[in-house]
Amino acid sequence: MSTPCYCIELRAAARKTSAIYDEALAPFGITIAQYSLLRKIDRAKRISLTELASISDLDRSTIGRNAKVLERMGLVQSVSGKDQREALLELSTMGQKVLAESIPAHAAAQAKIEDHLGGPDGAKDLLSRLHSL
Amino acid sequence: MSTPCYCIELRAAARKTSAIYDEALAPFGITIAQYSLLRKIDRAKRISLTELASISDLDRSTIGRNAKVLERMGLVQSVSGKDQREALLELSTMGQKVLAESIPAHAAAQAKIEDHLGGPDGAKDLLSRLHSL
DNA sequence: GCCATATGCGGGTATATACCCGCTCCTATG
DNA sequence: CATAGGAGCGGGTATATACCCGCATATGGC
Repeated sequence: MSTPCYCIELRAAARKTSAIYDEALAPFGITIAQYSLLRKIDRAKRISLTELASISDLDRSTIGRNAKVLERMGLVQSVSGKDQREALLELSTMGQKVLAESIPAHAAAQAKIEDHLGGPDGAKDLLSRLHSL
Repeated sequence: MSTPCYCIELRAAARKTSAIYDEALAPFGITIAQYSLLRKIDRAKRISLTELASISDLDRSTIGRNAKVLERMGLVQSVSGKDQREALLELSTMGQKVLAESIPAHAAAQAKIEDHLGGPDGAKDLLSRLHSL
């Protein structure tokens, strides 16, 4: 057997864990990707698409489309800042509520994954390897 | 700082490595996901969508759509087996050629990733952690 | 103050991915 | 041998993601 493809293995792992988190978050009607965005917007209070894309390490147009979904869901609203080009995102009241409610579910998923990895040390090790990529 | 989300980190790592492999494979007009499918079809000689989905750990409908792209590209052809429901995939002559040509590029990407991970040991370690997920 | 350039976004297009529904075809049970 | 249940697929719909192009706005050099 030759060495497996690191990329394919990573993609599979990402899909698998995403399914676990998505299932945990399903009762709140959001996915792990959406949860992550809500969290980042919440932390920033107000953030532009470009900035959010930057801290998320995602393409700006991707963020734009994902944000549009959150807006349609009523979890996020877009306000304009001084720079008329900018669309600043912030959580709606419902967005704050949904985020707060889903945090425990996310924590449970985190614990589950950590458990699979043999505890905090194994998890830390995985993260460190991922970061060296 | 609280613990980062394992899922988000995995997704980011998968995106990042995918970009590296995609770039390496771009001269041959295929993505890493397509390369992986071509490789699996090649190994099996002939394989059904359901079976391919099974070994790929992907949804059958996903495989069906991805295979359709490969067919449109002329890299794969679908033949029907004894069971009339089955659509057996096999590489076309061009598919074999493209796969053969892109193998070195893929190997180069593998080496690059392995390098990031501090050599074969680090890479093996990452794979082992991913597999325990 | 004006224009060249840079910045911020939206939209088009394409792949990757999943879930669900419905159709077709196969197979085992009575 | 007929039919019920199961297996294999396609297609609808939706999110996630990236790249490129074009439009609007800001800004800096003159």
